[in-house]
Amino acid sequence: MIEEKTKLFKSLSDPNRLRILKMLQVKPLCVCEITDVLQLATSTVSKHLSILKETGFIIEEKDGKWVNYMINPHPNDARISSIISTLDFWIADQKIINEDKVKVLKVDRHFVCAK
Amino acid sequence: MIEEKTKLFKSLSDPNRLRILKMLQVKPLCVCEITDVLQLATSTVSKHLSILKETGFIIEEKDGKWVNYMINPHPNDARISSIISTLDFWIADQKIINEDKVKVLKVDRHFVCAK
DNA sequence: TTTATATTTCGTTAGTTAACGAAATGAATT
DNA sequence: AATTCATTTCGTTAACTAACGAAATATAAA
Repeated sequence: MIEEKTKLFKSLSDPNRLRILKMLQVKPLCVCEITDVLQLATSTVSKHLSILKETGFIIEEKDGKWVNYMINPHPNDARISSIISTLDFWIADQKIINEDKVKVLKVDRHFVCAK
Repeated sequence: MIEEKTKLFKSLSDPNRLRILKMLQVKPLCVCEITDVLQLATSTVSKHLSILKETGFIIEEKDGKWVNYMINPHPNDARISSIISTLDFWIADQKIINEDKVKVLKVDRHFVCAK
């Protein structure tokens, strides 16, 4: 189905999902850390992550009470691998992305969660 | 703005727009020819074309009462060029695309328009 | 200049999407 | 076993999108 082909592009059609992908290129993150950077409700971030996971961009790894999300190291779909390895080409020169990266390096789940 | 970056992906998020791009790779087409293949209202096709034009995927050329749409031969945006030249990679093996191509080769504006 | 044809714009409607908070789930600590 | 904390699911709302037909616009032909 051609609708299946559009899924990948729909995944990338949301600014917050692009930001999440770029953030995860810095390091794996849990939901509350991403929530802290994007300043969105936890449920909203969780939903974005489920969409990115569904399409194959990211994977999750349970770690006790935390769920770590990370870039999928071995996507089945060559299109996903291509996008991931050339993400800078697709979303270049975005001030907000650089700001996010700085925040990601500073964020600590033990401080930002449980507020 | 990062919203600007998502525009390209939004353009590609609709099955009918992907079909139009692939059809235009066969040859330039007018609105009513595309309408005939996709079996949509003229106004709907016109809107899809304006979105693809706005993003830079296609250009239009007036020819009397017809407007010919074609793949943009010189996109400003490297991402657009990349997508256009590797369109088969992004939407491979779609039965409907092949069927569209057959129809495009047969379609003739003097027969399909003015019904 | 009237008529016919191709396309665009407008207004409307149904379906989808992203956001939120509240409630439910699951795992670790007390 | 009860509590705490991280996350997901659910229900709701507002915004967006794709579809249509009707009306407006533009060009060609009569």
